[in-house]
Formats: sequence, structure tokens, C-alpha cells
Amino acid sequence: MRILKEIYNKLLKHFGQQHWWPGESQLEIIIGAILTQNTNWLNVEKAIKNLKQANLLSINALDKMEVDKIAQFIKPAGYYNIKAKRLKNFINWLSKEYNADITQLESKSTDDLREELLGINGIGMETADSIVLYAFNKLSFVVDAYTYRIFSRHNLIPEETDYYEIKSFFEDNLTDDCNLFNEYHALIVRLGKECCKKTKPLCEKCPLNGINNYP
DNA sequence: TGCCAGGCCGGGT
DNA sequence: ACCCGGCATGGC
Repeated sequence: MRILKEIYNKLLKHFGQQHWWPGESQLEIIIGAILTQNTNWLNVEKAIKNLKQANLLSINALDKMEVDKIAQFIKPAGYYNIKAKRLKNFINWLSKEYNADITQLESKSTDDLREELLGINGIGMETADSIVLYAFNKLSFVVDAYTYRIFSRHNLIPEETDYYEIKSFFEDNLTDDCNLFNEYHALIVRLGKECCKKTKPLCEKCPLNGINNYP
């Protein structure tokens, strides 16, 4: 499906490289992926800054910290109680299964890692895919609300499409290239922030206009 | 000022 | 198998 690559080229030309994922370590990326669930990234940045200042951006520190204490640092990200629990769930899993050693996850296959992450309470499909792709540089396309909204609104996918169908649509029709998957999702998010908004179905200056004539 | 943000879970039909 | 309420802060 050449149209997917055409869209990518258009977005890349329009917005430029997005340099994702913002974060300096695998752990920070994972934490960001959990904290950004249904939440503006700017709020997540504040929460991560709090964690960083408290020297909590380490497996060991988070492991020792009470859930309720962690929650206080991540308040700006919203849903702080449940998210603190989710961070703990990840840390506990890593400690128990992998001796708190994140590098042991590197050698796992993409599917195995994805499945194991999905087994952790609080990590759903988008979060798992984000971790697999952005923290481990493994080939897994990330689908989010923007992806669905933008592509269905431009008649590139049907209204009724589930997560796996959208994910396969991209994975089956793009070359296997982590950098491409990385940049594509980032560009979709960037586009979603500018147009195809929930309350504004019309996006007159959308860079994708003119491409929405899928047979 | 209300609406929305880079979801996910658990309980009810 | 869906559907829905709950979770919560900060930006525009």
C-alpha cells in the first residue's frame, strides 16, 4: 500500500523529524509511556521532572518507595494513584522475573516481550507497543486514538476497526524499519495535535487533504 | 470556561 | 463480546 508511505513522506516533509521518544533512558521511556495514558505530555514532563529531582528514576529507588509516596511525585500527570500502582506493577514484575535488570529484556523476541508486558496490570496494547518500540527499538507499530481518528476520518480505514486491524494495516504495508515505525507514530501524534480534533471534524489545512480518496 | 489529553481496568449487561 | 464509569491534573 504505497499510500501509507506517501502519507509518511508528506508528514515528514511538513513537520520534520520529531525525535521520539523524549527521554534519556529505557526506564524513563517506560515511565513516560505509563504516565502519558490519556494525558497531555506536558503534564507527564512535570511528573518525570519531580521523579528525577527526587532521584526516583531508578528501578531500585522505585522498588523501595511506597506506592503512596510515588503517587505524590507524579500528581501533575493525573490519575496519580492508579498510575503509581502501575509503575509499581512494572517494577515488581521486573524485580521478580528479571532480577531488576532491564537489559535482560533486550534479548527477548518482540512478540514475547509484548505479551509479557501485556500481562502486567496497567499496561495495555498501546503502552506495551510504545515500550517495545521506543524503549527497546523492536519492530512494533504503535496505534493510538489519533491514529484511529485521523485515518478513519480520511477514509483510510473503516469506522469499525479494532486495534490489531489498524496495527496490521501499518505493519503489513510498511517496510520493517524501526526508525520508520518510530517516526511515523510520532508524526501522527504531531498531526493529531494540530488537526482532526475531536470537536473539529473539519481540518481545512490538514496536510493530508487531497489524499483521502481511498477506493 | 469547559473540554480534552500519546489509556486501561473492572464490573455490569 | 461489548459498553461504561472511574481515574485527575493542567493547558488552551
